[in-house]
Amino acid sequence: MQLQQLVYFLAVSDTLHFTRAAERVHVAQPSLSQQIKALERELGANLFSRARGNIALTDAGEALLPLARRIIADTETATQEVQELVQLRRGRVRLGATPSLATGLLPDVLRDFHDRYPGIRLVVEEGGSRDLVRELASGSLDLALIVLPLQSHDPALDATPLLHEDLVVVTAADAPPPSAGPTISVSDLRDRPLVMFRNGYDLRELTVTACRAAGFEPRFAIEGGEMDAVLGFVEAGLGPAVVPSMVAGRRPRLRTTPFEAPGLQRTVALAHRKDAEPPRAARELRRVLLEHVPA
Amino acid sequence: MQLQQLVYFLAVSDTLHFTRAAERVHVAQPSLSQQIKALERELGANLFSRARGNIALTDAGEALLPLARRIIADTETATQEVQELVQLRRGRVRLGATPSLATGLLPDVLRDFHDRYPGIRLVVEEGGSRDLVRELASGSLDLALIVLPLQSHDPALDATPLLHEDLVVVTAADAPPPSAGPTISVSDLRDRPLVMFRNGYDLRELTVTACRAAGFEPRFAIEGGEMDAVLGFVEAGLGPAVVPSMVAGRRPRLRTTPFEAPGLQRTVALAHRKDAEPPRAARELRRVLLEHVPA
DNA sequence: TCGTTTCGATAGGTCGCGCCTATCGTGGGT
DNA sequence: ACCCACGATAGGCGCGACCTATCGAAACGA
Repeated sequence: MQLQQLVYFLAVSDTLHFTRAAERVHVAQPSLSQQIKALERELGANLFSRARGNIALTDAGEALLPLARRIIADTETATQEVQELVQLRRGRVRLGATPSLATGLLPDVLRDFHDRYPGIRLVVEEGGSRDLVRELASGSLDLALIVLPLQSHDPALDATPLLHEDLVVVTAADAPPPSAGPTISVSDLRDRPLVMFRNGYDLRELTVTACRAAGFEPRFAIEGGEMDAVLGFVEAGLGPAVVPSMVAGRRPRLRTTPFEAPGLQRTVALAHRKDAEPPRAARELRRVLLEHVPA
Repeated sequence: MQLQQLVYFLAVSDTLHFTRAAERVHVAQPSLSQQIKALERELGANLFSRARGNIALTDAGEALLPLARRIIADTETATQEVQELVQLRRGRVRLGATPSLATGLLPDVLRDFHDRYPGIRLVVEEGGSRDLVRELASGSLDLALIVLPLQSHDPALDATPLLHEDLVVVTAADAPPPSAGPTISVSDLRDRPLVMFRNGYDLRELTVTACRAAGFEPRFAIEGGEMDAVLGFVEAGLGPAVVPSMVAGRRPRLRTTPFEAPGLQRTVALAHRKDAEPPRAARELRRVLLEHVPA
């Protein structure tokens, strides 16, 4: 049985006329007759009674008709469904991001993407870079915004650097400045209990690593919070915290003090598996994201 | 899109392994790869992500999968449905018969047919030959047992003679014999009021025609009855009747007197339209009927 | 009654395509 | 660093789907 044969069968069923059916399906009449006959031979039953000028469905034809209609309709639905995915009218992207990026960079990008492709469902997952990398590898995320360098460098991942961010020290605006000058050094944080993120935040590891490089073990005034909570603790005067400058700038009740040169930076990258082509919608989101970066 | 391609697609979806999928569908691996690729090209989207040793469905593949399953299932259902019809597991035969044949010949035949094909619905329609012929022509009957010759000889009908029946005169067993000898002639019925069937019975027309051929118009003691009623009236002594010998033989309270040579006969035939092949079940009933005739 | 027309079936030939075998290329495992 | 597993590619072959031309039968009108 072939889809063509079913199409021909439906054409004859509709017109009850071989010659006109052949025209409808843009084929010569003998070809259509042959294919109908081939179908009948395969099924072992005549589908039409060929009384001269009075073509009619046999009982076997009646039995086949509704199924043939459904089959052909399904093939059309199938191509259409796939086309909608291809044309980004439907679909889903699962995007992972670190919390600071989810609140800083993503809103504008996702707004733009959603305006362009309103049919695409966006699923955002917040987490530390290590968690995100694991989920990328397992296939439960399509894309992730992570912080370089990766501790667990997975060769199956492709990471494109997006932007360098300066880290700054934030303190309560109504407290005395954390240092004498306009900048601060890492060693100035010695003996100053920090407000620290929960485990899993890249910022935590980056900060701790920097302190150890400066020769001391940082102390924590309070730890375990998410980004919002940490900033709130700092505003309340519980201590300073090290955060990306982008986040700090949006809080009027925080005082921002940059590190002295060369300062502390982190590199944000967009990562995806390189062993499998991501879904079309994910590639498009990647493009839109990269497009937003220079701005 | 081709059904084969969908079958191959399902095989790969199930096994997630091109080589094993190829084995399952009994085709060489390159052929399967080619067909999958052709399908992908036609749809404009990859269906599988070919990560080494980790074949997986893409989003397009996920979208296609349920429809492909349904399409293939439908094709199997379709062949099966038609096979059931072909094998006479389901179906219907609409059979017309004159009343005498419906009570005389049909019970045994239909019993036999129904035992062989319990799934076939039998619809019996009783009526005069002319009515039956009209219904055959209009397509509301598949087969009909009629009496030859046909008044309205329809060239679109094919009538196969089944059997010749002798007509006899029946009288009440406890009444004096209708004639002096062992036989009777048509003219002996002159002035003997007959028990006569209702209009529409071929027997009525046959009897009246025979009387007129013998030079007289028959008189009726009572008329309008069906076969059973007519025989009952005769048993009650209301008068003689002309009936097929087959019917007369089963009533002990009736005396049967054959006509003198050449007697009266009627020819029963099985008719069907010859411009369209009858349904399979009807052809089979025809076969069974013809098989019963010699007995 | 006999053309004439209509329409499905048949005949014969051509070309595309689906299948094959053989081989390549590459990533993963030992 | 080798080999092995496995999907992709190359090249060739044969079937079958399509074409045009024609047949044959039925239905119509003159």
